[in-house]
Amino acid sequence: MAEIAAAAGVSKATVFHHYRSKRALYEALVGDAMAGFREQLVPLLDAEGDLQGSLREFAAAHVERLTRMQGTMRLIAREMLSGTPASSDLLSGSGMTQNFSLLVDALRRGQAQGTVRAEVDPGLAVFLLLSANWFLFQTGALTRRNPDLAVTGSTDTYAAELARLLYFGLAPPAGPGHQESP
Amino acid sequence: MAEIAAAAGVSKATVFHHYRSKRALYEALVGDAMAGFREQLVPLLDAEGDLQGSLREFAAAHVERLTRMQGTMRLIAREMLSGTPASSDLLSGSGMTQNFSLLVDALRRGQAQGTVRAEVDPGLAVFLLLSANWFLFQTGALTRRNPDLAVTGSTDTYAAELARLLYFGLAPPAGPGHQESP
DNA sequence: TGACTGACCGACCGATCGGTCAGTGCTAGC
DNA sequence: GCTAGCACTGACCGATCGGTCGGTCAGTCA
Repeated sequence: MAEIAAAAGVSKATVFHHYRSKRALYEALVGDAMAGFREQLVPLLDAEGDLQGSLREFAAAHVERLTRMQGTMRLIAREMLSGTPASSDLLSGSGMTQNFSLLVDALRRGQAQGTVRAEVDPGLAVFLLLSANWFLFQTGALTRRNPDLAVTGSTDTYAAELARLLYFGLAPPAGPGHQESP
Repeated sequence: MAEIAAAAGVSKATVFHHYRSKRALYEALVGDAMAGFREQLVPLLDAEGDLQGSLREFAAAHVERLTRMQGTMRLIAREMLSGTPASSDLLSGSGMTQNFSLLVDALRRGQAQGTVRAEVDPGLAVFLLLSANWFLFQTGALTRRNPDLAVTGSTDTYAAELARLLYFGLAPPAGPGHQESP
């Protein structure tokens, strides 16, 4: 709190004058972050047709945002880790669930249009996409050192490769068990 | 430290007698956890042929482990979030990178055998798999409330659906843009 | 028996940190 | 010009916590 006050150019007591407690300041911050994310999200959901491209664009934008808002994102991560009911309430009440639903709905529309395989669980797919970006953000210091993860070196190549992987999956073109010599 | 000492049935001073500092105790814990994970990992990597099944089994085992070792995993998560060079050194030096490589190698063998699509970046695929499980562990309190994520309700259905999604991807069978009426 | 070791302990310390409080100065409205 | 209200402040508080210190005690070995 002392650091925050200093950064804001006021005294610590003033911060407590405007925010009842550290927690209250914190909650305001998380709420703002979620709202900001939603604003950035909406224009990305209109894309028609090219699912792989949309995935790539979303991943790139998401990772960029996570990186830019490192500090806030760290706070949110800590909150998720705490595991207390209060933290669950804060996060789901702050609009996180709502943002999640926007993405799920977009995938469902894709399924209706035939651009997404019908058997896919849209919730799980969104979950998977978000988890990759979040994990990248959290392990950035490790992935950057790992030669097996050179693909995460640039946000753009990461986003492109991730989109490709999510889109096509791991299965070989002719189905499992099919051997072929190149 | 006081709590740990109490749980161990000794005084706090005794804990400091055995471990130079809180950090030292902490590092010992992380090292043990990584070694334990490796032990659990090895037998899962021998699977031949059925990639989707292997993915499912690994996901189930991993999530189960994360859940069982919640406390330690939370510590590791906090460490990743700290972002200091010391924490990167600790984590990569503790065998995390090594465990990661074991998985990547298994996927590479799959590619050599033709059970994994050749164009896939094996590092990224492993990264994606791990990230989903980790994210599930971290957001468990949120996912359990979300009707869009009912699939995460049981570890087994989660593992099965995740494996299916990773294996087949999001693309509709006949390729993008293909419309069909059911 | 006596020197030595290592596990163990209670009491204490210094620093940090969230939060409080009595008071100060500025400004809007009467 | 007076005052109510507001942003703001420095000084302070109580609790927590990592870590230290002087010392006890049981076992071991020469």
